[in-house]
Amino acid sequence: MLDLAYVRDNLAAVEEMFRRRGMDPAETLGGFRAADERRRQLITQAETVKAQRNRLSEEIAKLKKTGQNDATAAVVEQSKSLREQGEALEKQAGESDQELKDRLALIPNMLHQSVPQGRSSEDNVEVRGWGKVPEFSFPPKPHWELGEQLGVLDMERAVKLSGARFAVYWDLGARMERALANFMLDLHTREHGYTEVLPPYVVNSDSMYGTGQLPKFAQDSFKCEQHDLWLIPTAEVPLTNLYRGETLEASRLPVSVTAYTPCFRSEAGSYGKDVRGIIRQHQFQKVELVKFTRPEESYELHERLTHDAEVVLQKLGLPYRVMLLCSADTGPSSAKTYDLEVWLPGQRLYREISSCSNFEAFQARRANIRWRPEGSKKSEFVHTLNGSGLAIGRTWLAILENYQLSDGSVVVPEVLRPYMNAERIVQRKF
RNA sequence: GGAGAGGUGGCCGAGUGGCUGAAGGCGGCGGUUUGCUAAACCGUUAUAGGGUUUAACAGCUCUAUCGGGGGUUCGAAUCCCCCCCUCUCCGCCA
Repeated sequence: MLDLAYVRDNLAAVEEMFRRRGMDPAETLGGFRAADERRRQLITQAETVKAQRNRLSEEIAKLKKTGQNDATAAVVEQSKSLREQGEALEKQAGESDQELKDRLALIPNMLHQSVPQGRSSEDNVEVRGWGKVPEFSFPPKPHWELGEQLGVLDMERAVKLSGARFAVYWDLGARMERALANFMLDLHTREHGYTEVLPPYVVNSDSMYGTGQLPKFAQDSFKCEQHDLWLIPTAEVPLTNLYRGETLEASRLPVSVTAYTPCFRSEAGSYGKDVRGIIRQHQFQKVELVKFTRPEESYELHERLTHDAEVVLQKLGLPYRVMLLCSADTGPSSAKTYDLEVWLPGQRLYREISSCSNFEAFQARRANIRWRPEGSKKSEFVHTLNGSGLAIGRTWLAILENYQLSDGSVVVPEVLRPYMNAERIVQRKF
């Protein structure tokens, strides 16, 4: 959420941001100024009436003390009628305040100046690449063929258990998921300075609002029927909400946390996309990276967080490229986003495997996460950053496709061998 | 799930209908004293939103906030109802 006063004073810049994102500002911003005026007028009126009423109440107290009961009755009557007026005005003021807040919540984040102008993902800019796209002496297979043939990936039984878009991993397939999680967590905690956290996988609506999943994207998440609880769509939700409503000491910043969690996504509306394999699932596992920073260092730390995610791919020997998302492709909460895209030889394309964003104060304002600069009386909002480090399912399939041999077996990347106690994945029936 | 106790400012803790945004203490900040530190003493110390003012900060003023929501009342931290959370005991369970 943007600051109301900022939007009020920079309406032109906000409109320009809408256009840069390829969105029509009219619907959200139309009448913004008028609604803002109306809200403030109503608040002033309601508060004036309340102030009068408060004064009368004091008067009544004084009259009663001096025993002037006959005078009291008249004042009580006066105060009663003020009460009605005040309540009516307060209700109106509350409504217009809510209206303005609803509009404010729908305004996307301002874009960082370094975000390139664009109309779609076609216009994203490749910042750098790493690794050599491997050459195969045979036609490389996609992971769904490899996985099924090896017996490590079982889509059919997953349908029986849960339905479409779920997967069962067997044996070394399951063990490789676990190995990847341990490898990534060890790397980020030992070498990149993150603190490991194990959060709940189910959170309340306040948390979903805090990171912006609600109210707009409710249909993309799974909601528990009997409780005000949601399955987390990403660890970003519990991790960022750790400090909701808190003021952090300046000396503690930046705070860097990482967590391995399952992620649950309903993604209504994505049907027909990525139906093959395990690219898009209702449940997948992910190691998430989150940082809480001082505003002045958030962009520097955004670069570092992106690098932290890249190191995972480098150590695994998976070729990738770093894309700076253009204005139209940058998520509504984000001011700037890098996507890491891994090369998938079975499909001959690059696929997103991590998304690293700087939200500036957008989430912090909404979730009320503050810090107090040294020697300052006033607290300010922190900047929040997050990124996948990495999505485990997609890393898993990238390994299958990149490390496949002509006989359909898969070589285990060097760094995973201590975690897996295996060097090759060969065919087994289950 | 059942029974009981409780939730007040950064922290501890008083407050059962009116001058209580909230005593007192601790902590923090500023100052006086002082070889240094400590101690003592004095002062100060919530957040948000309106209005006013300013180049801006500040200031002044009003409103709201004592777990959350609703109600009673001229007036609620205080009385009533619902919900949430914490603690103790019982039940159940990994």
